[in-house]
Amino acid sequence: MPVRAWTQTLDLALTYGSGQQIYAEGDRAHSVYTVVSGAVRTVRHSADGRRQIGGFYYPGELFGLEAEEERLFAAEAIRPTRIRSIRRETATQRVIIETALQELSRANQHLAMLGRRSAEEKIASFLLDLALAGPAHQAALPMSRQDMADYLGLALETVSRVLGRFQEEEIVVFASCREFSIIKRFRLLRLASA
Amino acid sequence: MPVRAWTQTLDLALTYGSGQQIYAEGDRAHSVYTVVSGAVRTVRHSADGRRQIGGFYYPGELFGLEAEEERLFAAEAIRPTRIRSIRRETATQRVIIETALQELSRANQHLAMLGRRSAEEKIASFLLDLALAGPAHQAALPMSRQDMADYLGLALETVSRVLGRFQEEEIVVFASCREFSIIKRFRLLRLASA
DNA sequence: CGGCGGATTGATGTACATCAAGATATGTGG
DNA sequence: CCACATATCTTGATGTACATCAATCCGCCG
Repeated sequence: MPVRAWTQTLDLALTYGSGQQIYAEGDRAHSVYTVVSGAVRTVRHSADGRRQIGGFYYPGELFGLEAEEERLFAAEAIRPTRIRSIRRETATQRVIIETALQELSRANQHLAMLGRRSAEEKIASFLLDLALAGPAHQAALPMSRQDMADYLGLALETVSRVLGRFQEEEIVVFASCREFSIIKRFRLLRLASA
Repeated sequence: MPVRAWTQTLDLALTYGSGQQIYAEGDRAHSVYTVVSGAVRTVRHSADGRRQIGGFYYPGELFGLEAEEERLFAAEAIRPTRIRSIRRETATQRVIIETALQELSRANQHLAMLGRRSAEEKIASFLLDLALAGPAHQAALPMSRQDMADYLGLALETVSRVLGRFQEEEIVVFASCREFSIIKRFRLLRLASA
């Protein structure tokens, strides 16, 4: 990613603790950010307190580009996290385009995930996505069950139950509740794309 | 929209009939398009035949920008439609950025619509969005109930029933089944953002 | 006028939410 | 390092919003 070269030289590194807010809904969107270490979620709250998660971001990824002047989503560190900021004026058009297209792709993936799919399908795809990022058949799950639920449009109990079922059938194994490996990848693939 | 100037001078106008495909899933994404007249939907099919609609596009809007080389969504005319194409090489960075940010915003709106909201909330927001585009309190509904359903992640019967209920309560009135006006805007707003 | 795709309406089933306890993990101060 | 406190996760019982299945109705075009 050629973006790296810029982020190294520009602006400052910042550190956030677990759950700490990086920016809020309604803030002016003057910067974009790269995750150096840790993990970030973008979040939006509706009037009655329901939460929608826009996406999760891992080291090397850019987040915080929004179309509007005012942010629709807030960003929060999921765990201790270091990021670097790039003011929008200093960002090249190239960086903006790349980020925008990347975000677009991400949003479309997410859309496909939410529309008219069963809890099992959603969770299966989610696990496969996570596993892609990490090394072969072994992945970390940095976010809470609640985060997963809010990302997938489910109740957290449903997430827990489906994960339970997947374990029963030995499709995946959880070392801890935040770390898993996929045993029957083909079954998971079939569940995901049903 | 400064984009107009370009689209006037470049490339050719094309005409499509109702339901006709403009491009298919998997096609190379070498162009973006502007709607001249009519209306367009972007569509994606899952293995088992379920359909997800990515968005609807009306005159003056740009569609067809995708992050990947191969298109994830197909595009179809909803009714007789004229469009103009712009090859990606000829498009300015400015056009690309504008489109990308616009699409991003659209996708995020759509995401907010799909996550953990009731049928009533979804349909209320949808109607309000449509009404925004048109003149005061009177709007056309160019797409079928099935299209609405696939956009909102609902069954078409549910869409029909909720629209029925809205009419009973005189929140909206349908002149024909493709044209409506909003009577009790404030109630609709409350339903939408509950 | 007759036929056909789209829309409405009704009866029934089910996947998932919600409510409610417990069990496990995580962290803090003694 | 342990004991307590608090957050997170799991598991169970019950309710409900929406899907599904199945007619019937309506508007549109030949």
